[in-house]
Amino acid sequence: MTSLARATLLKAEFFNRDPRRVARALLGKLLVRQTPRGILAGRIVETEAYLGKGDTAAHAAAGRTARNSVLFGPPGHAYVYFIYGNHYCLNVSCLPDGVPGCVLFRALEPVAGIEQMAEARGIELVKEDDFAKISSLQKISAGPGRMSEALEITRERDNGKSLVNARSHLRIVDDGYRVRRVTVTPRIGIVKSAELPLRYFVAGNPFVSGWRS
DNA sequence: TACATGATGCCCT
DNA sequence: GGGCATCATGTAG
Repeated sequence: MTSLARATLLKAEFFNRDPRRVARALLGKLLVRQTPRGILAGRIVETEAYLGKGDTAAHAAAGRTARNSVLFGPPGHAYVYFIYGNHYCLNVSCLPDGVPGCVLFRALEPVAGIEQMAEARGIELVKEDDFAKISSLQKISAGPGRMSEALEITRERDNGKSLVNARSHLRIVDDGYRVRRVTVTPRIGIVKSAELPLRYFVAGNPFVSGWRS
């Protein structure tokens, strides 16, 4: 069992660099959520980088608007948006104040508060059979919309909040875990700038969403 | 004010 | 594998 208490909080400086480097460096870190009912946590196993000018898939590409202003703010803040009328997606802002860029969290490996996360997702956890057990765990947070639902993340509650404050109810910590190998592929579900290899995931990890090659 | 669209996931076949 | 729910946002008119 991972010791969340001894893990170190990621500082703003961690996010104050190119989103591609942040996206890769975030793999293996823990995303920690404090709720009134308890602590929820998952290991980050899949991310995507979104750049500023030149990356036409990025929300920041068309310039600053009311919706995407967090992307243009200081590093280490949550950018949450609502998509397809159903889902929330969580990103963290990168680069200094005034320069847009972010990393999208796409999948977590459940670590703590698993029962509560499964409940939030409306998933029945299987405990007996090993295969079915893994299968039910995979449904908790493999995908940005699923992950946000599991962690009870909404735009209203979380957009613009700092992730690098020790008092934050949503933060990212390093417990010393190191990933062995990272795979890089094009991003998922986009049309513009679809060829850019900006998706990063932990090679061989079963909690990654979508295609794995 | 109207309309097209989207960094998704679920359910059905 | 494909259809579709469902709505905030941005842009055009």
